[in-house]
Amino acid sequence: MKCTTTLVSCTTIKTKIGWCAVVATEKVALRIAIGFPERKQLLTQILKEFGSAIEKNPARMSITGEMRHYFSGKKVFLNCAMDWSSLSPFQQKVYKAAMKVPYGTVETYGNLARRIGCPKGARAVGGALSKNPFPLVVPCHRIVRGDGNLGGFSARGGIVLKKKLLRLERH
DNA sequence: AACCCGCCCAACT
DNA sequence: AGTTGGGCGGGTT
Repeated sequence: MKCTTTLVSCTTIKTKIGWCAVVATEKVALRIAIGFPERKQLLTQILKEFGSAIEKNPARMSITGEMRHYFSGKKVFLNCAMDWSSLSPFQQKVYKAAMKVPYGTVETYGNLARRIGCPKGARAVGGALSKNPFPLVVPCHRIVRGDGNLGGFSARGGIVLKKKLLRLERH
């Protein structure tokens, strides 16, 4: 999405799994980043993706508050308005299906592929999830391998973070 | 038209 | 238990 004139803000929060950020316009989230050990690294990453379009003053979306609740162990359904305009149709299908996986449960790549009418697309599902710009809201950490292993996780904390999130939800 | 993958399954050591 | 090899679909260059 090209939004040269749109005001883009960035809110950062410190959580038990590291620094997180919500990048958003006034109404719509553009990107969520999670699991950075240092705030500086997080900001560097955001700057790399969005350049100087970022407004310093955070105009926080309600999702940041909901994320705090989530990390405090509350069973919350994280959702917010997101800009999906630059995502492929396949990615959108995968993310929509992933959002139906309830808190505290897991689903396999293969089953998710089947649910979107693409029975042999498990691998493609993994590829789509690896590019998930909205971790937590699109709960890609709840999608695991068919053989019982966790599979991968491309957000900052990698597989360790995936495990932490699932453990948090299991309590 | 190649490659790369957060996969899967069966068939082995 | 781990390791292979073929097949798979979407995305990127």
